Amino acid sequence: MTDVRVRFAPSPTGSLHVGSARTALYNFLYARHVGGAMVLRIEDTDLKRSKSAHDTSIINDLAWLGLRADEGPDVGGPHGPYRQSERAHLYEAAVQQLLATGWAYPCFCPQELLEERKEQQLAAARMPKYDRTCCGLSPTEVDGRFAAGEEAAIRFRVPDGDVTFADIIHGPITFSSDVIGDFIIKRTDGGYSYNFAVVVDDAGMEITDVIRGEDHITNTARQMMLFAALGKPAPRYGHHSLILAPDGSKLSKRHGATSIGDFRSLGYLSAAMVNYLALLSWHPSDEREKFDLEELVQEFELGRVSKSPAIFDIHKLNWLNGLYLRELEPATLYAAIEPYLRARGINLALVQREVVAEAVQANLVVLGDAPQYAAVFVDEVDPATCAHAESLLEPGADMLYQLAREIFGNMANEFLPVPEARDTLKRLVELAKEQGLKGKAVYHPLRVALSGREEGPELFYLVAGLGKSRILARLKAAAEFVDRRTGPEPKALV
RNA sequence: GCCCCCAUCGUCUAGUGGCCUAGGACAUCGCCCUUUCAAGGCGACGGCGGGGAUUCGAAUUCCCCUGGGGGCACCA
Repeated sequence: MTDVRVRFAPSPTGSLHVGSARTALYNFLYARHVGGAMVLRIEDTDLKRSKSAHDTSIINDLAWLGLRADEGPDVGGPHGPYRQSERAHLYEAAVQQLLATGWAYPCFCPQELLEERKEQQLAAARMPKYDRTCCGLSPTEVDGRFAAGEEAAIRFRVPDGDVTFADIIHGPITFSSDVIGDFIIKRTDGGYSYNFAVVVDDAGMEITDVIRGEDHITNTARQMMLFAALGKPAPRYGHHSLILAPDGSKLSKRHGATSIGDFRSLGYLSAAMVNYLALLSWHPSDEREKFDLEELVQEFELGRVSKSPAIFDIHKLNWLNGLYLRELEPATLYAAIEPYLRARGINLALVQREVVAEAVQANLVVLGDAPQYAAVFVDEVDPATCAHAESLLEPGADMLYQLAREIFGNMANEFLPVPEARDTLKRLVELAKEQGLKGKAVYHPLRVALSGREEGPELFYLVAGLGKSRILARLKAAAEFVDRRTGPEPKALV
């Protein structure tokens, strides 16, 4: 056990993005690895963009990934509340403290003026920075303007000097405070700014380590100044790289799936997702690639997290997903693909389910692929009119279908268990071979007759999963097709 | 424009001055297995962005350039 406390602090502006998911994962792994705790904090300071529906979807996505926070809005804890929208009193107290200690001051500058000045600075090729117009206002002047009904925001007075911190991932990083203007901590509308709320919360929740994306790296300087002004110890910081799209740009909706929800509904398994996200910039000390959550907790170290940005490559995720998919027991696999089958109108008989699951297993990249492979077990198939009908005409096929109809006609039940299906098929093949047919002349026409396709699961799966009546019907259609084409009446001479 | 971060195969990465003729994985290609498709096995292709400096010796250290990313809000 250690006193390490980390937090994952998403703002509920949508469902969990893969980038945020990875941040959550790294926080979770880091905390668990050292026996610390993770808190979930919802940063809904911007009520306009926040929806409560989103925070439940984020909690669901985290749960799906297996990342349970030790404290949070759903599970409670001693440092709540865990939604920023419910913590206004704490922020206000901190604002009053900074005002009282001279670290903050009211600013009456109207927004339009601020923007104008910013544009001027930009035009003059300087870093935009508040010019401290209101910094030197006397108390009486301030009181006077408030009395006159003027509204003010509250700014933090940033101290001179450099701010340096030892980033856990990057090493030492230094900012000169003169690139940082006095920033707002409380808006005119009464809301509290992000950088400020975060500090009050991290302090209040006794966070020891902040693990977040590189996009926050410049916030760190401001936040550390705030900690110092508030008289609180700053946490350690670690900034991991961002996830980029294959073209090197920021990952966005136009690149396809980007949220955990997207991947989940496409049929990726959470185990694969977690494994992939971990590997995206972390690397174990050996060359293993496959890790479950527990193993990750065991092995994960921030020191082995890469500093460079990582491109999201669907291929590796696909590979991992296939790996996990192929490990599933037939019953589990069936349960996982069932919703996808149902959505495509594929309803399998109880006895078919595990057979079909097993039959399609090796072909799946994602669960959503299941219907296209399972369709052959339920679709109406007429071998005579399928695209590969010509393959039914293999020499000796008429005899083959005859043989097959006899053998399958003797099936005691509609469905045969896989081992028996395998035996029955073997018997058929042997008989056909006795009649002089080569293996290929058996398997190929038989496959087309049974499925109307030239590729698909092993034949014995077809025999087991199709059921007696479909098998017989398709064989009959195939036999009739052969008769029609090679029957007594001579082929058209054309 | 200014500030910060980053830079090894197409992609994720190993590598912390000699163990590197740069290792692994994904992708791609080939072969094998399979009388189908997959899956699986084996193999091939493929990389230290450029220039200086330090050193007996640099992928590894330093500087410059270039490239990429992030930030510069009364957004989070």
